[in-house]
Amino acid sequence: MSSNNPRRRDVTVADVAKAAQVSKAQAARALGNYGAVSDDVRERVLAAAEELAYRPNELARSMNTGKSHTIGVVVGDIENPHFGLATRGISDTAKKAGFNVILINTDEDVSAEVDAVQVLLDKRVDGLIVAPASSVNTGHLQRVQEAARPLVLLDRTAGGLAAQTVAVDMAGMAYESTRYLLSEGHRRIAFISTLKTESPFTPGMVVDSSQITERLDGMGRALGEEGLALSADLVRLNAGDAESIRSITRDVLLMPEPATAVVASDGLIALSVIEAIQELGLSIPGDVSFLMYDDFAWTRLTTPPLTVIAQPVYDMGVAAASALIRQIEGRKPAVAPDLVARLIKRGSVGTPRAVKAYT
Amino acid sequence: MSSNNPRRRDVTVADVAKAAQVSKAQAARALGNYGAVSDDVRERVLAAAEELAYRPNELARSMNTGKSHTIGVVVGDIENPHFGLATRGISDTAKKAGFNVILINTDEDVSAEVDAVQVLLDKRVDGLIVAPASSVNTGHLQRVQEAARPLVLLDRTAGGLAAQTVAVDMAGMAYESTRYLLSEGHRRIAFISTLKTESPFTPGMVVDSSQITERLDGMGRALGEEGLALSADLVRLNAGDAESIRSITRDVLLMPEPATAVVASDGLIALSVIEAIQELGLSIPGDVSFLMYDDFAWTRLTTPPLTVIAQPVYDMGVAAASALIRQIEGRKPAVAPDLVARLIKRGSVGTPRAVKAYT
DNA sequence: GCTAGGATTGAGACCGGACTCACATTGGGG
DNA sequence: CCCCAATGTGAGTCCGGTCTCAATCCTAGC
Repeated sequence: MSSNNPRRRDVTVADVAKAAQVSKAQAARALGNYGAVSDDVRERVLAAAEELAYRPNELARSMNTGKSHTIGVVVGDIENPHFGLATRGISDTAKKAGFNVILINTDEDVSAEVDAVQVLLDKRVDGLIVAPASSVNTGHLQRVQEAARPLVLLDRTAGGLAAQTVAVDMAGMAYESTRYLLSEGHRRIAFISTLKTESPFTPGMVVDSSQITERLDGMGRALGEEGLALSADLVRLNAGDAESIRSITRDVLLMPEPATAVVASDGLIALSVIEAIQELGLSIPGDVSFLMYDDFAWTRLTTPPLTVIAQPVYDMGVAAASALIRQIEGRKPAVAPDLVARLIKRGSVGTPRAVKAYT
Repeated sequence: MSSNNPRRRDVTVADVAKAAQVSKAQAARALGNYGAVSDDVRERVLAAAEELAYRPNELARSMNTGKSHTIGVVVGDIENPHFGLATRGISDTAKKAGFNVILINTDEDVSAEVDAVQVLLDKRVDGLIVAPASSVNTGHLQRVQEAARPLVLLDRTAGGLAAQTVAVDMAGMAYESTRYLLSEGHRRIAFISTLKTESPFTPGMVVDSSQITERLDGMGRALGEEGLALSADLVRLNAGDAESIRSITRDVLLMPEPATAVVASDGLIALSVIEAIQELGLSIPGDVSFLMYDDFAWTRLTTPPLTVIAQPVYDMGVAAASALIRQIEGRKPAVAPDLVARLIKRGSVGTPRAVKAYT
């Protein structure tokens, strides 16, 4: 029978050692399965541990091994299914390798990100996966590397940081998808993103996010081939809450020379854009074509189903976690798996009326 | 092996103390802002700390304060927006109160949950929020309470566990929504859930999840008032992957006396159910009515927009985290905020054809 | 029977902060 | 001018493990 003492302190190696009538060192060896321990001692110790329901204090263990078996993950918004899925990939992979995940949300706010990284560092996580809110403001990430902590970037690169980055080639994908829109006859293509910037978009401006930079680059290149260019009235950043997104959407669709196609930078924006389009009584793709980044299950259920740029988000999470864990364990970086985005043509992109009229 | 081991130890209080020419104790006091320290010493210590970029080791700190300022969150699936949002609520609240979140995914697997809880306990988290995969198998949760660790349950209750639980009254909501379906003339109402059970549903069986139990109770009560009852052919548990959900959907819609309304237990199931309905060439709500638990933004974008049972998921996360933190800080539990589910009637529920024929 | 050398074992030193305790210093009150 | 209380300060312990090191056992080999 077990002594049922409602004691407050947890059971420690010392307690187990006493119960097993051996020294703390021997108990620790038997428990930790290292060093030389006689069968007799091992048995007594394990029995005592079982009896007392001993559980090692991971904090103490971490403290002198220097390993916490924990990785920190810093993302902009777990509520966004994009990160939800990526987090799932990270978390599954981490668990398989015996690591835990501390998750911090930044709301895409750089100062929150700086705090998050600091907290994680203070907690001595073994490594970090960060989806940097800014590709410019990267001092805190630099510090991670100075502290010699493994770091992997997710989704976005960070300027001048020699950190491994897991992301798909967005410039190429943006180019390809823009060409597709052009080939359908679109000449006025709007791009709406929540990215916060100091001032409205102007051609050639440097933006804070590598993701958006790449997309704009790809888009610009494709446009250029047709003698067109990115313009301030169609590239709309700083889309904030749902209402502001709807208002921007109305804007680009009601201007004198309206957009005939709208590209939504992510799934969250897409929802509001589509609502706005429906509110205007416009039909997709009859009146306006629609394209969004990220592929979620629900995009197949709308009428029409949406044409999207699918990213292998889960796999990106897996890749980021594997890469980080390799770094932590001091193994050589593996060959990066091929992570490619795909353009999935469903029904939301069509030929604009103006062009149809000519044919 | 190469000598690539510069392993620079981090700066400790001792280092700061030396640099400031004071004792470790004094440095600790100045840094920790406790005890008595002369202005002169404080200044020197803080300057030295700044100079050396000293950062306290939270692990060490946790070790002898006994507080880790970390809470553990165990959910079935972060990929599911339901938990994504709840996690967001938890995480926002925790951050505000100075706590971090360690997140573990269980895939609704009880043994994974047992492991998760154990790991979190070993890591000495200050408290736990768990969405228990089973309301029956709760030994591991019992152990949390024995270890005197604060525990809050999310979404589901756990049998015979005196833990604070944050959930909405699902029985009432299920009753109300079923009455609504009945009032529209439905008599054959299917309910599809992924809940794993040993055997197919039979009336009166005890299921593992309090959520589902409540829903079935509420549904059963409403049906009973009309002289109807839950039946094995319409209550379908164990819906697994997308294909199995589609197959079950086809089943209930093609049986001799088919269901005229389908209720999906969550947003993930809903996607496959609707796909199956579309594949069968049936229209909503003309041929079959549809109702789902949880309200996501995309449910407004389908044609028709979906009628749903909305739960204040984010607020539930907030409530769970606040309750937990109150417990951790030893404060009295606050009055639980009113968390009620709402039936949002959009366009996916209508009168079945058979009934229409009579009118 | 005696000894070398591997197997065991216990004491105690860390890890990096928080905190106790005993020993200065000061300074205000009597 | 002395005494006591209120600071300041440093040495050292503790948290709960891991790990080093020297001492002790034990058994085979000669």
